[in-house]
Amino acid sequence: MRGDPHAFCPVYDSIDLLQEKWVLHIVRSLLERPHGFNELSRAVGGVNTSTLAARLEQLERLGIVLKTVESVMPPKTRYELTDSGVALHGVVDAIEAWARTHMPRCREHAEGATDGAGVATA
Amino acid sequence: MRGDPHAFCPVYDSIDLLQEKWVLHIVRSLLERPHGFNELSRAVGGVNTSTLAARLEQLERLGIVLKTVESVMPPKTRYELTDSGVALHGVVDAIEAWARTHMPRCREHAEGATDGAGVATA
DNA sequence: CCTAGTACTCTAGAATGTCAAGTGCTCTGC
DNA sequence: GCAGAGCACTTGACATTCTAGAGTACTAGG
Repeated sequence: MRGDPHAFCPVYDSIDLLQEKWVLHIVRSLLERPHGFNELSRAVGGVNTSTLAARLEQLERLGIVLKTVESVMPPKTRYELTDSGVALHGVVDAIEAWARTHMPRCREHAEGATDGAGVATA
Repeated sequence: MRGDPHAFCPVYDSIDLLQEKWVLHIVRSLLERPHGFNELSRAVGGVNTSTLAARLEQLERLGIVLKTVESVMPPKTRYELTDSGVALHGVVDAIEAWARTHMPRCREHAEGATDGAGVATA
């Protein structure tokens, strides 16, 4: 893809991966609990199904997400994180920490149900 | 752009920001030390100047990057991280930690010159 | 003068992501 | 049993985003 003299540094590659659209959102949703396809689509919010399918396939190939087909008809699939995926918790966590402290134009709103966690701030 | 019922959560917005192409690479380079424009372009590797200029302007607007024009002619500009920018160190760090442990197809190579600085192994 | 360097901007085109609809089937309600 | 909603996706046309590569205006070194 890119013939940089930079050669390969796993960190560079990881950034390239995490920087793809929706990847972090997907991981964040999946960290809470496993989801079905449409359910995940709703949880992530605003992603379209083609992109979501592509991302999930990629993440599965990379061993970050585990796809389990529970039944073909009626269709029921479960997506969950593998060990590597769960390890991304640290990254999402760091982003959350940064977001609550430094995110510009941070609009707060009462979120009682969705994210019981944080927001305790103040 | 998207009218989610998700409303606004600073974390969601932060992910949207960090997920834009090159943002994390730029921050990583800038964490090492301030750079000039072309220098940064080379450090990041593979980004084209229009995109880089656009990102830097955005990051400056968000108060993450500080742009200092040291001289107009000959041109000399310095880009460095603000407080908020430096705080992203935690995120980059988490990514580096994850990368070294879980990055699939991790190709190691002798990196003596390029990445000497890096947060290195702790 | 010529080359190399600085910081960018511009235009066309390639890559990437999106929208809306469709597929095949089952389950709920009536 | 039939309409309507749900599941997990796929497909094809379209929009947005990113890229390549040249160009601008100028200085320093040879």
